[in-house]
Amino acid sequence: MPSDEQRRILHLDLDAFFAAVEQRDKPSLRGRPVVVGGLGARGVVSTASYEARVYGARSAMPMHEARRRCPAGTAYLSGRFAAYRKSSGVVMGLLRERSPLVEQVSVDEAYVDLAAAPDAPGWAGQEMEQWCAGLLARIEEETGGLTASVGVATSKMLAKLASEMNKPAGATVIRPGEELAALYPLATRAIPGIGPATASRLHSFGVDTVADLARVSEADLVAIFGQAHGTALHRLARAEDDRPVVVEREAKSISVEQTFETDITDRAVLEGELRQMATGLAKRLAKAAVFARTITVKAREGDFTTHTRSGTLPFATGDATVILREGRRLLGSLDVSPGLRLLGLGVAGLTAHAQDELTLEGPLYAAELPVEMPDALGAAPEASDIEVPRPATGRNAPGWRPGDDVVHEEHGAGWVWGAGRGVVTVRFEGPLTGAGPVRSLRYDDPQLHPSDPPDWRWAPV
DNA sequence: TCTGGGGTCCTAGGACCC
DNA sequence: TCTGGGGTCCTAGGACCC
Repeated sequence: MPSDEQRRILHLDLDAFFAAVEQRDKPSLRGRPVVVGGLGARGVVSTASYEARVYGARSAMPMHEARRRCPAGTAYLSGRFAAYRKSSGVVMGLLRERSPLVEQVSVDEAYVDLAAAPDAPGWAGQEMEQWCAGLLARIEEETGGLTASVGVATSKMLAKLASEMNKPAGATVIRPGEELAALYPLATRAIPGIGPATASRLHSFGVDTVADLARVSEADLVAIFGQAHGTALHRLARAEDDRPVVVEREAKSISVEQTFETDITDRAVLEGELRQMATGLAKRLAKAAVFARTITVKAREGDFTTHTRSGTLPFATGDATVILREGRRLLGSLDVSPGLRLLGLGVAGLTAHAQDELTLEGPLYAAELPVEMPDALGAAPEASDIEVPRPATGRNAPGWRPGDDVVHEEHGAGWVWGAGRGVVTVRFEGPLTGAGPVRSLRYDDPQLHPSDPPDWRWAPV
């Protein structure tokens, strides 16, 4: 392990990523405010373009608040994750060309350990800045104009903070010895791990900047925030952060949840939702080739009060029926009479080899319980038995969602501008065209089809 | 019409075992 | 039999991140 002083960690963050992909693929939206997120009554903003941020739209803001703030002409889109994954993959590929030690944190964020990058420069002169500028230029080229910001420093935390200092499209280097000068002036909230609750408690003690925090003793921080969080705060405030770049992480849990347009009190409806969720989870378990022992149900009431109930099976399962049966049992222990705004189902205690897990369980279970219990119980009502007033947002919303890619046999490729009253409005344009015309079509126009995300690169000759 | 969805980690208390 | 510990597993809730 190289010493902290020698490490060169790069953090990359794609700028307003979802909105930037939309503006690339939809020329008529370039230079205009764009907000991507849930469009239902209870939706929140995923990403606001820089033009929308001028009006105060922000990630995690309720969508109705963003609509209140942004002017007419703002585009509200529901998000095209296939398109985001495609561009993300190109960027991550460019990073992996430079170093095998790439930790992808999310679709738009990654750390790179430059110790394993053969052509990455050292700290002397302006070489690091130039190398980063070269990387950003390549990203713009290969993604059709998306910009990223990067930071390079001696630790993950400082690299991440550096990448935020010159957004968008900036490269910031914090050299060995410069760490505290960069860190101390920042608000405590800038430190990853200090959220609203911790920042507010710190503020109540008169601690507002990292410099203030660095003056608090470790014993006091542990007394206030507990062992783990207290010692972590003490270290991070001193720029002590030796967390390694981890290329692959194994998932520890898998979950789904659904917020309803209106609160639901009907258990039959909730169990219908649970059934769909269990089916989806079983598919994801199978795809990951893992089995789960612990099942968790999450229920959120209208006032946001949230309860969870979990149960651990004596064996690991990947069977939707087993997951559903346990989920129904757990839901049964919760009072749903106040009405639920959200229902979730998750699995944890994942093991790659259920058989090994059984062996560990000892002779009793190993002998008596098969890995995946075929379940003859079938007690859950069929979804079709239940009157389901399609309560869901997003995934279950039928029809054309604003922003979706479509292709029309006569008019070509475009995207859904809006839909309603039997009519769908499509703008026919793509990343390689100019702003295109809008046409209103019948909702069930047989020549109109959903489409894959458009390619922003010129087709090979 | 306040507040998504998918995760991680930590804490505290109780059960249970030695 | 006068209140001991430690360790592990499990559960519910909460903070935080993107």
